[in-house]
Amino acid sequence: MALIAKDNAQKNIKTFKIIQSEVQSINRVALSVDCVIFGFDENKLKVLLIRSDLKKYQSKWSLLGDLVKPEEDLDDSAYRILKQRTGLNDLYLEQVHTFGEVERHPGGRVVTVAYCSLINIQHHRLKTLENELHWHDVESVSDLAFDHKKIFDACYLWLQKRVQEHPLGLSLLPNKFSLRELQNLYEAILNIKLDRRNFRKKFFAMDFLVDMGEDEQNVPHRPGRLYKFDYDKYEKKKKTWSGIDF
Amino acid sequence: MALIAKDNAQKNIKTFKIIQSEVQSINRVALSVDCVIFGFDENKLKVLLIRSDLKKYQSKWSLLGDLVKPEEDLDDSAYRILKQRTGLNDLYLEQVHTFGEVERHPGGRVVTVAYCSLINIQHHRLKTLENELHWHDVESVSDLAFDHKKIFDACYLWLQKRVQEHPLGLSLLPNKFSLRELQNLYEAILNIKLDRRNFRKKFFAMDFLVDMGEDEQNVPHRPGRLYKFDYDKYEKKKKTWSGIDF
DNA sequence: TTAAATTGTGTAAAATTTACACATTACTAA
DNA sequence: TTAGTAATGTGTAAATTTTACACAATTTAA
Repeated sequence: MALIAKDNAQKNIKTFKIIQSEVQSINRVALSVDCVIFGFDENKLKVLLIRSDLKKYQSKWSLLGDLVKPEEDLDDSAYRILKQRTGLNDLYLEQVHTFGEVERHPGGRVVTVAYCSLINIQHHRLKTLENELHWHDVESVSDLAFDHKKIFDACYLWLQKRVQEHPLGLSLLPNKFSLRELQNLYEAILNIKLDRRNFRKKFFAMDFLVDMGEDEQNVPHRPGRLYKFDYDKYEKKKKTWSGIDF
Repeated sequence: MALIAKDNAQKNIKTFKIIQSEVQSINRVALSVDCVIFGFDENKLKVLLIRSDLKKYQSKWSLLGDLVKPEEDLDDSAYRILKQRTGLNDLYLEQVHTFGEVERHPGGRVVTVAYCSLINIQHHRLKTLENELHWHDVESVSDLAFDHKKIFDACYLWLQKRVQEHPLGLSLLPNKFSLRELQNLYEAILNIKLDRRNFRKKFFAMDFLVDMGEDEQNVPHRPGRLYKFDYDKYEKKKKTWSGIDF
């Protein structure tokens, strides 16, 4: 695959195609998907981790990953793994980045594709053993197995950017939520304080919130109004939206 | 790798790790990189394509791709391929997305990682055969080999978004450029018309342009001032920049 | 019934974005 | 040499958006 003499057109062509024999064996690598699943609970942003059982990484936490099957679309893989781990299949799931350093996995060359998912913890009972699967505060995540800290960091940055471009942080909340809960979520994700009045103004202006006509229950103070997110309206507006201004 | 009985903890653990035997052979897939190289010339945004020589895709154009080597970091792969094709190694190169549909490549299962690069056509003589490698107007790109149109579309959208967040479109221009050239570039990338005065104002406010003290030459009208981009200043500002507001 | 906690609301000032016109410069052709 | 052509370079007023900020209303708990 060295650089070719210019006058040799035939040879040149060969370097630009992937021929079947090359795809066969020696050039293959293992491919995995790692899911970074964010949740929100107790006013904290959480991430779902599992305890690694590889000797080298004993007692470390890691992301939820698995190998992509040879006959399986990459996206399908991500949904399969998410479903296997959480039992859910109706979630927002998005590819973030692919990590392909040679030495990133001790079991051999494994290139991994990171996917992010947002779920609301309250509404989904995780169908796994509690001592193996655990929600961690994003603030206290450190020292994960493999290069999972790096992957997590990339996904967290992705999430922070994402919720500023699109109001999808909403999928982290229960179906009905108060504006306080929504603001808490944004403050937790972005790790900043926001002005309450301006935050409301901004969200109402977006016009994606539907007044449920109900108030919060069992709060030791004046209850807040409950809203839900209008996904249909959001999808429609998204189309007529070029993104950022210029 | 099927779903496991909940009460079998030992078995359960196995599904959460990637063990060495699994990495060995049957689970591997071929991995490639495809480079989407944008350039700017004659006031048009261009993309570098090569004529495919696979029978099935005869006479179609395709992106510059190659297989990732088993002992090669993914990013290194992208730079290697870019260098092989263009002779350049000092370029901005960024991973955009990974495409992993089972049937996307006729030679077998090949998952491909798309990388984008921006070069200025004037300054780099491509060291390849002219009839095989060609700059295409992005407007007229269609009917590429494999799923390359889909990959190209994703990269073009990525570029449009990218230049609105960071003024990196500049790397598509010669070292010295006039504001008119800069504006033409942005208009070509975003496919919109911009107000000249406001465009200037915006760019001068960013404070990344250095006045070269020279004017354009050989233009049939009043020559414009020439500027260069201050990469160092840009890098410094980038750090103290959270991105988009909230 | 009073205190504590939190919701809900509006406005004025500041900052940013937009729309827009004319004098200047250099080249070209008569 | 001069007039026409084609583009550069510049400022401001209006509109819009963002920011900062305070007080009355509602509910629970004591």
